[in-house]
Amino acid sequence: MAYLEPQDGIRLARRVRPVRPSGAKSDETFADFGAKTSTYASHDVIYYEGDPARRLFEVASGTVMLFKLLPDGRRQVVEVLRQGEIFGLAGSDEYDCTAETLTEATVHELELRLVEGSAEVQCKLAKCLSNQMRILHEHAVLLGRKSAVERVASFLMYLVPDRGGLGCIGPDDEDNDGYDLKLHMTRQEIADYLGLTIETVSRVVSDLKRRGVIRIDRSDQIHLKRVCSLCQMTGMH
Amino acid sequence: MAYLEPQDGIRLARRVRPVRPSGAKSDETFADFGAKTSTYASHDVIYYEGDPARRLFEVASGTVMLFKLLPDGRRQVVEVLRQGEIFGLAGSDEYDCTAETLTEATVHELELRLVEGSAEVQCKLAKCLSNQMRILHEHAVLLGRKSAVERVASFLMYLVPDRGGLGCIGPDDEDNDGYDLKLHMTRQEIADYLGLTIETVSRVVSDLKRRGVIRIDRSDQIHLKRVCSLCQMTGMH
DNA sequence: TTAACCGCATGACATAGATCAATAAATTCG
DNA sequence: CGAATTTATTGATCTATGTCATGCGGTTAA
Repeated sequence: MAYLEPQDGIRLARRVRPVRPSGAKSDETFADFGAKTSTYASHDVIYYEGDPARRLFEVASGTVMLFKLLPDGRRQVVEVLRQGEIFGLAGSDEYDCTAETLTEATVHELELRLVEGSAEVQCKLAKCLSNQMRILHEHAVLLGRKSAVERVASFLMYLVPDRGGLGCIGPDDEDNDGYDLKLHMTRQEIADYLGLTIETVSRVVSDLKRRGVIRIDRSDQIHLKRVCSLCQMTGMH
Repeated sequence: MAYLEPQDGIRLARRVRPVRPSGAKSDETFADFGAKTSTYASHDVIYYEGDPARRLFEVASGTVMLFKLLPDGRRQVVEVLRQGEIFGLAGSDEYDCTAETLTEATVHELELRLVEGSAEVQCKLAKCLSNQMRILHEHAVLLGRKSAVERVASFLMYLVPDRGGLGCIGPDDEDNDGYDLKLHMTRQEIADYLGLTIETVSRVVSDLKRRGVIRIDRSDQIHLKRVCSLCQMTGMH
């Protein structure tokens, strides 16, 4: 899981800081390349799978998910994107996923024809995409090989900055290894992201609560009481 | 499974046109940018997960897989790469996967510092990566939501050119809808790619044979007797 | 030829997680 | 506020797939 060390010239991503899973945030945004900025309400659809791909997007604030549907309605959320991450490119002339906001969100939207011309944009693109690719690889392991508990634990750890990777810093304070987080996703959305059913997600969360690893303040607001314990449950240790 | 119905306001995706999985093959290869070319035997490791990332690779011939291991030995093959596809970028200074050949293979290897400088390379990169991203999205659906039969059927269809998308051209000849293919992967590798066990893969393959959809000429050489039938079993129709 | 090995197939059984069903807890609305 | 609606939890089952164990058919080596 490979953290990014600023040393050793990472060529492609010149200044990829030790950012957490949210991807390489370079200093420029698409706004600097002439993108327009739009605001969406929570659970607005930005585009549908199959729509003609005309624009490239960058999350400026909020959270966006990409998902695909099978004809019988089964859904898989394939990416959950936060500030600095890009979407809308599928190496095709149609979008390969539906993009929907999870929260209120602002998004930079750049016409694709502007992308082709700009080396700077291409560069930022390659940087972001390779980051997102790493996350997709990790997610494939989760979907293909992890148990329900491991999936939920991994998901929660993913929301804790600077923890969980190999370069994990460990608890700041040995006896107080807590962290508060907001999910921004319903149980159904989490289930569709983790390749589980809503019931299984609910049961695992209840179980973590029973075991004293987390506390549930509201259904979308969870306090991790022992981050290290949770981390041990991700299957990665 | 809490399916989404189209009237939920979620339009069922329109069909993506018949782009093939193999990715955008632009005309240039890395060889044109000063890459050296190496040859590997079958099942050679090109690099290990965690190795310092110094080079970017492009498959010139043969097949390469990328996989990740969990500490207890569970393995997930995350990509299977063929001619024109690239690997070795993880938005990090370490490789995020192990790269191993599935067949004899030749590979163009480009020093990462050369990548940084070249707008042309960046451009090719962005193009390839977005293609591979689309494939990873599709694979997430497979891993997260498909049954064993659907996974194996999807895997086999993936090896048939110009078939399986909704822009599928259909059989050339109504009464002779066959196709011969070579797997280049053991049952175990297929299992690790599809997130199944070797036994399940084996059983599904036997079952397809029993149902007359395929014929097994050698364990790694399969004749699809009815491509359309197989396609119906992918979960995508 | 026989033995050892490897990848694959198959049967018997176990189980994690899905499915179905019935509340309960939040949230929205009149 | 209380009713209506949505979202989450929990329990009782079912089942697809995993696990374990055995054997087969090629291939290599002696």
